[in-house]
Amino acid sequence: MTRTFEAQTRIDSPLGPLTLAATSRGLALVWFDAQAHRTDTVDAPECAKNPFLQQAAREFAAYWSAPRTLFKVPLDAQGTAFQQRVWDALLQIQAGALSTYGQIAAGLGLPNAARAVGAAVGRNPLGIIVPCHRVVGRDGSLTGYAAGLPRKLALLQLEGAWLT
Amino acid sequence: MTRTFEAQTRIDSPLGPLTLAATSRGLALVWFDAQAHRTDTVDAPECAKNPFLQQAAREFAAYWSAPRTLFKVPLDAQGTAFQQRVWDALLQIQAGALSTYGQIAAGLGLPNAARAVGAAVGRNPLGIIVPCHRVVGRDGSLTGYAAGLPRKLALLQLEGAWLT
DNA sequence: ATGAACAGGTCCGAAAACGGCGAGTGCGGG
DNA sequence: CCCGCACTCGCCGTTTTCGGACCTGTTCAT
Repeated sequence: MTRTFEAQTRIDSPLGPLTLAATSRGLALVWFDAQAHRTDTVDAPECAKNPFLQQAAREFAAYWSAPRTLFKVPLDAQGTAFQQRVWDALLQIQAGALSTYGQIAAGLGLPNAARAVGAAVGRNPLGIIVPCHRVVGRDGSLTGYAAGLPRKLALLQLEGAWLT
Repeated sequence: MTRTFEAQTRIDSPLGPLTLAATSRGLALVWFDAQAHRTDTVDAPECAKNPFLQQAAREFAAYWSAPRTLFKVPLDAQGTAFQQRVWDALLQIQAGALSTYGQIAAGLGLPNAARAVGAAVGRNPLGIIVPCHRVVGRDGSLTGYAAGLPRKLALLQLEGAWLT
């Protein structure tokens, strides 16, 4: 499924360069290079002046120095109804806190859908902002991360999450 | 349907012997032995001296060593109006290039007649010269060839067509 | 006239495969 | 006993694959 973006830009981060893209309604993509689950390329004009991209870049800069910073830029993630529900749930997890796939499934009223939640979490288009990195296995294992487990670990350490 | 030919001859080719036949107006038949869609035999005098047959033989010799060679011998293929249109379209496909049944149908203004095109292509009386072997399925599959798929493949390789 | 047969192509639904899971089981060490 | 580990199995939304239905224009045999 191809999607039309209005503008894109790239910013640096302590964990490597990020690609940001926006639609007319908000920030739609935050992606590390060579991240899984996305083979298609973003063909939108490079335009760092897009207001959503500017705001996102500002908030990212703040985040790296103070990870409790809340992102307020409007989001426009595209996905199935189920995925939207999962991503909404992710936004409820505060920095420094953790959740599990099963907990999120239970919160959606689908106690047995842990695995489906895992699939949806993995397709999150808004890395970091939608904090898919704060979801771990029931036993505390990191299990997986589209941009690589080392980045997941680094993000959690940065946020001061309690890890075994 | 029986048709009267003025002369016929047989020539050898890297892909097996060919039967050529001509009418008073031009080359009318180029046929591999045991080819589909033709059970009736050609009852015309063997006469290699017929000018159309001689020219055709000359041009075939050139073709096998340089497949980009264009055939210029006058053609006299007999068929329905629709078949004529299809065969004309085939003549537009250059050596080394490919087309699909659907593309040809669309070019005739009949986007849904791919199957009808297939039927017409299969009845092409002028093998190789009218390049029915350059037509493949939408997905690149060879689908069929009156003289056998191995010959179709061999012809395309000879012409350097891009194949999966 | 009528119908079947095609050297195709598209669409749609069913079925299977695939995960960033989690719970249960059986086993062999401490 | 009480772990930890390895393995199995059920779970569920998504994605992919596959097969059949149907459309199509023409020709050839009834």
